[in-house]
Amino acid sequence: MLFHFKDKFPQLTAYWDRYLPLQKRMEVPAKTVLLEEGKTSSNYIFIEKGCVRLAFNNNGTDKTVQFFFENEGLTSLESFLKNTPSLFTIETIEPSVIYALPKKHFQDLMTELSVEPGFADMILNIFAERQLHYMHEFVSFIRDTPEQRYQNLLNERPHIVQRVPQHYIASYLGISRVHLSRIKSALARKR
Amino acid sequence: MLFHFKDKFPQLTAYWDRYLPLQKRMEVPAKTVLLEEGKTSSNYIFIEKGCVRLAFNNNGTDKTVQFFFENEGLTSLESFLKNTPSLFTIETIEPSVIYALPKKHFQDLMTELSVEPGFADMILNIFAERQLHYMHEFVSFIRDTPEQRYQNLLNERPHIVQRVPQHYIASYLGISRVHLSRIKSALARKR
DNA sequence: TTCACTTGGTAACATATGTTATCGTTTGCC
DNA sequence: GGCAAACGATAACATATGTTACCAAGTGAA
Repeated sequence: MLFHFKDKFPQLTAYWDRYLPLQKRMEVPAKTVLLEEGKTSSNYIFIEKGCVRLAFNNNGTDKTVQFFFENEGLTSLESFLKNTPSLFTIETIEPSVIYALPKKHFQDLMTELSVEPGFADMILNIFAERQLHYMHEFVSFIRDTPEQRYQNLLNERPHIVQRVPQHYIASYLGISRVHLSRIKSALARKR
Repeated sequence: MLFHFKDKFPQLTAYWDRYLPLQKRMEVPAKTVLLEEGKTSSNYIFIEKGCVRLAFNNNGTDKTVQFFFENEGLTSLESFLKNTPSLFTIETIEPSVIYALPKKHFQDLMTELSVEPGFADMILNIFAERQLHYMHEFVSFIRDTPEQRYQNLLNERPHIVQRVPQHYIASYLGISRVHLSRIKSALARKR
């Protein structure tokens, strides 16, 4: 849920405790599909342990859009907000422990929260951050070569490179797995 | 301002009328720099007439991130929200008529608006849309070839292709202007 | 252990894309 | 009108990247 912003917005803590029982806790193996492409997203997912990817299928080839780890939350946003078929699949990469908050309770929470002072500011902050994140990704695509993009990943989010299989990373970078392999060996030779 | 959402959120209209006098109206020629990379963004810009781009300089090469047209608003968001040096330049493409709302008044407006019923919902909607926009751009990069991306532009936002010089579009698509020219002639041959 | 599956590396070749240079046209300005 | 700058097309060549195929190591389940 929004609860991954607990640290930044302490007023959320009380809500977290109260909404905890409404969430469904699940322990799932790797490669478990939590939301299937084409179905409507009806849960907000919070990751207690493990790692998850947001992906889609393009003419039989699998493409990864984003990776999520412990204490992060996600959903297929457009589907969740607009009740439309999800363009994306949500799938675990490692065996994971996740909490699912049904949409109905999510909406209740939003209603409750909206009277909280500073709520608008909080929403603005949270969404601005996400927007800036995607915008930076976009800028990286038009500015950097794939090799530079891989180096950025290594420098800024090394946990992704460490925990995620390489072919997922390749599709996330927008290149083939063969080319990512080439990039890695080129970098190794440079040192 | 947020006023480009007037149609979607009619409750904004009264505020628009009241804040209009606080905005600075400017008629500027093409290629006018409205915000320079490295300076702090202190205005929210609304376009009455003309067209504007958000861009940055990368080792001497100019890259365009986004295009804006009549009845759209923009700022260098990160700079505007966090008072940091802007990573981007804002520059007119055509001779334009723009309104600039100083940050101080923007903040006043937000404070006033926050008591308005449905405000949180409005903010969430606006930012969700922007987030989805950038996310779709990202997805397009990892899914489509440059040729497909150009066709998407032609189909979904033909006004951009019609009004914007080609080399800006090339950098926006993440390719060289020579390659965009090749793509165009390849498409022409196909028909 | 064995077996199937996943993961990651590499080679060879095909294709896509960048770079540089040149040319003709258009546009804006004096 | 004339000049400089912007714009867009194209060619030739260099480099980056995709595709297909093959191999080796690691992993997990029966």
